[in-house]
Amino acid sequence: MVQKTVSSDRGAKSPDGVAPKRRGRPRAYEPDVALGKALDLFRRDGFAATSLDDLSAATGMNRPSLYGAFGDKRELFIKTYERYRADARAAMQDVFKGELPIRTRLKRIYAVALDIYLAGEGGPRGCFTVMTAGSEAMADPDIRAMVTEGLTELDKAFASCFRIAKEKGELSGSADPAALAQLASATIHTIAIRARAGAPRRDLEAIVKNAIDLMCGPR
Amino acid sequence: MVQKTVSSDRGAKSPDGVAPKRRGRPRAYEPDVALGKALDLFRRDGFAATSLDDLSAATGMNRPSLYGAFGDKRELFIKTYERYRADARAAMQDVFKGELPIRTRLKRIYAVALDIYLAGEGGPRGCFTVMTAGSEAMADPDIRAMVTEGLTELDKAFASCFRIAKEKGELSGSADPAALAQLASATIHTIAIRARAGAPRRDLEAIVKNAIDLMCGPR
DNA sequence: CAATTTTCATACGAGATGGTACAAAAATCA
DNA sequence: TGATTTTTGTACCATCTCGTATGAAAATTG
Repeated sequence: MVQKTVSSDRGAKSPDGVAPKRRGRPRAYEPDVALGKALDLFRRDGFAATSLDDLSAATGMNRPSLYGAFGDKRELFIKTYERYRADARAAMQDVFKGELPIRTRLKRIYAVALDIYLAGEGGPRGCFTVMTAGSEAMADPDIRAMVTEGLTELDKAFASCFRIAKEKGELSGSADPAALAQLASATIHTIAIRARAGAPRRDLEAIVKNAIDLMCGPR
Repeated sequence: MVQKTVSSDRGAKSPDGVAPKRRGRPRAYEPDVALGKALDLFRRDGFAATSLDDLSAATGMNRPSLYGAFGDKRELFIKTYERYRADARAAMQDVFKGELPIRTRLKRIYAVALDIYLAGEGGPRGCFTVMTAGSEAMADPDIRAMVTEGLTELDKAFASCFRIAKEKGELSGSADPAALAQLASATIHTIAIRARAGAPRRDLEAIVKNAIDLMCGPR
């Protein structure tokens, strides 16, 4: 079938942020908050164990509306993952871009990460990237690519931190920023996993502290 | 209902390893190999995305036989996880119990781990403990307990390695075996995740090498 | 061989699942 | 007001899912 007209982004807000007049019956939901609810469900139960009925109940949207707004279940999952990444990036970017000393910087990064991983009523949600690597990534190449991108984005952000710290003389001249970054990511991964397994925040903070000491030298 | 007789472990082999005469129609499958096939499926797709039809096809057992031999889907999953742990323990124990120098010991442990994580036709399977932490562990307390046990077992095994190495003078006197062990486990976790995401073995080996250098000191 | 025991194989049933058809509802436009 | 557009809500469908009932099959026992 030939596409007759471009979709002409109807949903977009007008430049000054005021919602333009829309033609038909108004939506009974806000797409952003609905996507947030869906994300929370997928993070808790995973893709396969989350049914459209669950999603419908959580978002307050009935099935056809869900489909119309986000596409089928897989497309919705992908959109929630993008949303998760955007949220995490937003929560992290201040710390990553700042010019703090490396130790306090790492401390803050891990504190934010723990907030994300331990949040959620009914139990800690862990890291969505790690969860998705463990489930859908193998069978679905598109999702796998997104996961890989998520992993390398974190590696690069850490590497940039260590590179700057090295330039500022905070690390020994023999320090390898890329190698340290992989270890910093490994620490993220291990606390994400242990959070899902129920480890208390205290334990995870101890792991973080030890890792920082090893990466930056004690004291 | 009252249990009339103890099950009198009919399935057990006689002391000298010869199968005793069994009363009814003989089984058309070997429980051990069937469990191995089920494990492979669960590792690939996870609990929720693996159907009894899939399991039936892979094991060659029809549904009632599956149920009779292993119980319902959840019980089967638990048994496959125990099998996975037993296999991993068997593959590791020589290296963990041996008296090699710490660096070669770590190298071999990670080599075995990579063999396990990268195996599987149709893609690398990763670590079943990590996968299960990301999926069933949150909702199912029994499974969560098993996962926690799996994580701590690894921590302890690594800690024992580092303790011995410290006693032998291979590590500095200020080295903390428990802290190093957590980092060693973190390295296991990160390569398990990255394996599922499709990272090539070469990359994972580089991560391992860097981690070992950081834990034991370079060279 | 007949009785007993155990497993196999088919088939079924109740419910969940993902997706969609269709008409009513609620807004704008002319 | 009447036509048009868009979303909602109900109901439905085909398929899959887990688990089980039932009788035939294959072995041992006496």
